[in-house]
Amino acid sequence: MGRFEIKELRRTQLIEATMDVIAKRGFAGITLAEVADAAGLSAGIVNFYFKTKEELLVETLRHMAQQYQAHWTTALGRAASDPAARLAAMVDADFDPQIASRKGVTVWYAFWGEARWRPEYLRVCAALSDAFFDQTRELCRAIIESGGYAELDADAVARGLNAMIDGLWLDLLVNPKGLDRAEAKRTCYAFLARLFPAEFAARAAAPAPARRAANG
Amino acid sequence: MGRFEIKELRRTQLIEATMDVIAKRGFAGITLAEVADAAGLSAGIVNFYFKTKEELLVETLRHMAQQYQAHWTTALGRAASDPAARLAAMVDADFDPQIASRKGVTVWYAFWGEARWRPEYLRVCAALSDAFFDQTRELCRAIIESGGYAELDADAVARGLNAMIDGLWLDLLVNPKGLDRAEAKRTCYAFLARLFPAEFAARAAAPAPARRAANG
Amino acid sequence: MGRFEIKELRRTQLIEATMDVIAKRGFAGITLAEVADAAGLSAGIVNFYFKTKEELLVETLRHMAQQYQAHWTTALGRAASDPAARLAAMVDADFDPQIASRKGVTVWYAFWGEARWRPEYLRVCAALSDAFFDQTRELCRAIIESGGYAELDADAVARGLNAMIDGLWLDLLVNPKGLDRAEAKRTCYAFLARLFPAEFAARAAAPAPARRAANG
Amino acid sequence: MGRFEIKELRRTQLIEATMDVIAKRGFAGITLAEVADAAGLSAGIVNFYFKTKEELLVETLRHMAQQYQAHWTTALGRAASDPAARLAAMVDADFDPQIASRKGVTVWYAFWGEARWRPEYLRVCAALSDAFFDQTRELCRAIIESGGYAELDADAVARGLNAMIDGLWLDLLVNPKGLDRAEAKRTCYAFLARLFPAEFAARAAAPAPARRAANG
DNA sequence: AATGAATGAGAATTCATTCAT
DNA sequence: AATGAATGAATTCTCATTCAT
Repeated sequence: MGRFEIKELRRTQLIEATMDVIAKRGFAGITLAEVADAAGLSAGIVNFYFKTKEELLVETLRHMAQQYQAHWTTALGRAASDPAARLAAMVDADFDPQIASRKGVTVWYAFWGEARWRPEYLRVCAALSDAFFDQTRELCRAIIESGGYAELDADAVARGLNAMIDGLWLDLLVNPKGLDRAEAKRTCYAFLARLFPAEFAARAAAPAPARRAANG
Repeated sequence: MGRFEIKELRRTQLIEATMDVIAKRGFAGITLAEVADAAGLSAGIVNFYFKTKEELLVETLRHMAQQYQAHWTTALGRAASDPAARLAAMVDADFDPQIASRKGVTVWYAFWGEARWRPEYLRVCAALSDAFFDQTRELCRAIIESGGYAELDADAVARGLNAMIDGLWLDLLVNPKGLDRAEAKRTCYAFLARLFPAEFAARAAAPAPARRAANG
Repeated sequence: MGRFEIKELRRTQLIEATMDVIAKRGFAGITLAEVADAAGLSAGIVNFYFKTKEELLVETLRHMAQQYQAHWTTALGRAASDPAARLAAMVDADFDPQIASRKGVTVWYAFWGEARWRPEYLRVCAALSDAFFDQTRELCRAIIESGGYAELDADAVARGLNAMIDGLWLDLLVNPKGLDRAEAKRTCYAFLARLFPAEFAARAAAPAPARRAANG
Repeated sequence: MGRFEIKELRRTQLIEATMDVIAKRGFAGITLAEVADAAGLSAGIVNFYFKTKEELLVETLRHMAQQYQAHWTTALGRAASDPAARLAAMVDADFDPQIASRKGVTVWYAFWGEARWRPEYLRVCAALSDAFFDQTRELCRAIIESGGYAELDADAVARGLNAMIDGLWLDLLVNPKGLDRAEAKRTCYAFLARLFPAEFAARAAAPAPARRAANG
């Protein structure tokens, strides 16, 4: 294994340890010592691969953003070509256990909570949410056009959908007992079914899937 | 001024200073020294009125929760008696500049970000969001009944609305340039107008009010 | 009640509270707040009656020294006039439950432990132990003379006795389960009986008294 | 030098610095900053090697207890085999300038003064005094048996001797001018000579050695 | 005489960061 | 590349002391 590969390996190892530690201790509670420990490495190592703690955190956030975007991109790649199916795929991707796991939601909210004071976090978060917004807006636009919903404004619809998704994540965070991912998804579908009945009525009416085992 | 009043005054003074300092430095960046300084008091005072930093933070959160709830309760008190007007009043209250100010949104998200690891935060947040949910669900139920929307499920509608509101707050936080409170409100109304056209179509169509001066 | 009496009353009240607090928390753990609380008074009071914390502690030590000396003086006042009886009275006084109570021993050792660095403590302790030493030496001298123990040195005997008493107090402190006051007293009598058989054999042989209820 | 050696070295360095600082400032006056400084190390180091200040203090006490026990064990190793010589060796060891130095006595009393409130101190002190007691009692028993002192109780004799030694230490502490180690030792020998004349008369009568230079 | 709010200095502890090995 | 000892700044918390009421 070459130098570069080792370097990348270690960085990833540390980034993943960072997510674990945030999930375990909270954003305010992370220490580099614990990150190193979680990665099975020694104390001084973090400052070797990341100049500062802050850099490690930013890279962790970037890593999560990439994962998130890759996840929905992959989902779109597998989806049928009609815009409604693609929009549904994006909603599904967002509430996929890999992404909206307890840990995932937790860590995302940890970063959002701090984003206001760390311009770089804000940039990463904004870029990601813009990308998601652009993608969903485009699909909404396509549905509006093809479905004859001229009275709807793609921008407003997409904004509403995006907000609802984020707010449902907060629900998952704050009321872990009260709401599960399946229900969250149904809430989105119900919303879409009201806007685009022809395209989403069937999806919204789909029987609730058997409850999955909790993830994360 | 009696002893009791002084004590209450100081506590409030410190709680407000805490909100200011969180807004200024972020949750991870608060120090008791800066809180005391912001309150114009001396360093040791915080531990005199609040046993620990954590207690100060919890009390600050409780204070915010009370303010928030009082705010919408007042709004309901002023609202007309028909459920749609009351629901609109709750949405308006939520995006009122006093509540959804830059500072307010910031501080709320700071607490949400940490809530996962601080059971007491979680309890306070959950109680508040439950209260809001119950109130809005009851109004949705009334609209559904009186408006003949039997096909709608009050629970799901309320859940969607609540999530959308929370998600719009995140938008206000992350995209301060991209979205203002008026637009956020319009997004909610558009959603409600799709669900309850008779009750909300007019409200959603209302011309955007002249842009208010930014608050917070 | 005149000013002076109130002043004296409060001082005594605070001194006694101080002993209680030392007994409860240890020397290193006393705070003026807790002393005031134990005295049923308010926080600022101690610095009103005693300029500094240190002054309170010195006065407490002086108070204990006076009590201690008064106690054995009273005992001597009640004792028969022969020197052996008087010496026995001093030993008895020293292990009287009023003096060598758990609390008493504890607090005395607390002061001894700190004495090295507080010249005033050292002076008070030295004065007290000198007085006890002088008194016991004089009695030893009288016994030696009247009993025909010319080969004994009053100084050495008294020094040994004094040391033994202090060391037995340490035993009471360190091994509260292992030794009680009665046994400590018997140890002293056994020592004296070896030195002054005629005077102390009977006393040393006295049946152990029924075990008293623990005090302090 | 290996890692382990460095660690041990530092711990010892800090423990010795702690004894110095206690001797200099008193138990109530130690600060970790001063300990670190006395050890020639930086402020944070103490909490690196000892989790808390309390742990440092306990380890210091344990260290002293080990030294003390090692000292008398060595002395016994060098002593002749008859019990009286061995008992004399223990007394000598106890008043050896290495042990009963000004600093040594001071620090021991500092710990005894606090022992009542720190269960671990009490345990260490009790274990040590038990070991000394057991050892001396066994020797007394042997002397009683071989010397025909059937009327004596080894337990009581040993208890008396132990107490006397501890009390003489207090004398050394409180009356540094009044008593030196040689005199303290003679006081013990005088006591033993009364109990075991055949074995100790000569030792007690030995001319006082020329006064040594003060140590510690 | 008494209260108790307020001050501010000081201490333990934590931890990011550095650096010799 | 990796380790982990060492540093030292920063932070919370404690408390003696002061002082207005």
